[in-house]
Amino acid sequence: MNVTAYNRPKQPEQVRRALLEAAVALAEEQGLGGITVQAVADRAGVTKGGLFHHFANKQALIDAVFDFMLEQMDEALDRLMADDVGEGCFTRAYVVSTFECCDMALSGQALSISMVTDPALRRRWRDWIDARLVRHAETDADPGLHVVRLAADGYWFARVLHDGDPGTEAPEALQARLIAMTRED
Amino acid sequence: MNVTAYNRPKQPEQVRRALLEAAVALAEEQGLGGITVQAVADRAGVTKGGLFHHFANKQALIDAVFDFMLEQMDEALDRLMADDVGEGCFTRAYVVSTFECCDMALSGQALSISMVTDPALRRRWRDWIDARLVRHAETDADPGLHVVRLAADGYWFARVLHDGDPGTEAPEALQARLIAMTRED
DNA sequence: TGCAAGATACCGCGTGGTCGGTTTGTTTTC
DNA sequence: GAAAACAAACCGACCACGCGGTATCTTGCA
Repeated sequence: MNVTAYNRPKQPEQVRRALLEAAVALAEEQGLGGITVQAVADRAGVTKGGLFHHFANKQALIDAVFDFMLEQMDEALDRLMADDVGEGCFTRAYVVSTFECCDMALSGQALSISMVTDPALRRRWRDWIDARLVRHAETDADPGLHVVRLAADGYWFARVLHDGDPGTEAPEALQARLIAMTRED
Repeated sequence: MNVTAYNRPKQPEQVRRALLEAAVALAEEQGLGGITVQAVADRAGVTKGGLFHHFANKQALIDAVFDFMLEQMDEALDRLMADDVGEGCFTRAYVVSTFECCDMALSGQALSISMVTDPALRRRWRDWIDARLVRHAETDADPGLHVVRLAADGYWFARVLHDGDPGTEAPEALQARLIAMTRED
């Protein structure tokens, strides 16, 4: 007989995690629209019924995925700021993590872009980024730094548009330029 | 008897236009996912059958909307470049038109962002912007100008995220700063 | 009179979601 | 310390609905 999640030792944590990762993978491949309840369940090796046991509805699933992402971002930023202090340290971490996120086809990306479709997710993202900004107000409030962060966003956006193809210009040079702008006030 | 589009003077051009504008409006309010054939038809005061008479299928509708948008952008850019020449003129026009587009809740916006979901649209946008860039290669190839354009993109993106709310910082100051960066190489 | 514009009715399908049943774990009871 | 009782995990079949799309008919216009 087939061993399914039905008659297998119950592992709610793992299944829940599998569902989240399946959703992220699908979002990367096909955008937010690719997240269909059936597809997520299939990919996680669970049935729809099983999925709805863990998440009340589809929106709850997406919210959870979003939380998952924000946590990862927080971790990345904190890690990068560990060995950097003083004026502009957050902006530098922001730039580096943005470029990193582009180079390796890391999580989120297609997801965090399609989120703009959903006003609720848009609001949550806004709150998150605003919170981080006030947290580093003392070191990163300078308008010049603001421009640098905006440029990083723009670069990330361009990369998403170009399906990850860096195009003619070298990313390293641009990144170095932005980092340099961080130190000259 | 009720006057419907059934027994009303035929005005194919106007109806077609109404359908396009309805699609744009829906996209702004609910994202690309909000563009459903039924909703667009309803909003334009036409039935689904009428819509499908003008556009072979939904994709054709969306493509037409996209064309509509690109035309408007081209017009805006050319208009702004009419009284500006020399190094960085295109970048300045780009910055100004980006900020304009944010202030008035002009067309596109939510649409042009949700387009990232669709690989085909993404490709078309990429081709359009690349074409404009090579066209102004002589005046706007400088890496510093590239950073400025990226920052403009980032600002536009931030505004979309914040639902048009400019937040704490003054847009005018930022715009002036970016324009200034255009002239100091 | 013929053709374009538009209406009306309908179809197949995929979707999110529900529901009752089955299996596995854990706790209570004697 | 087993067995009974309960709760949690999960399945699988099903439903209602909205979607994109088609086919056919009616009306206005040249």
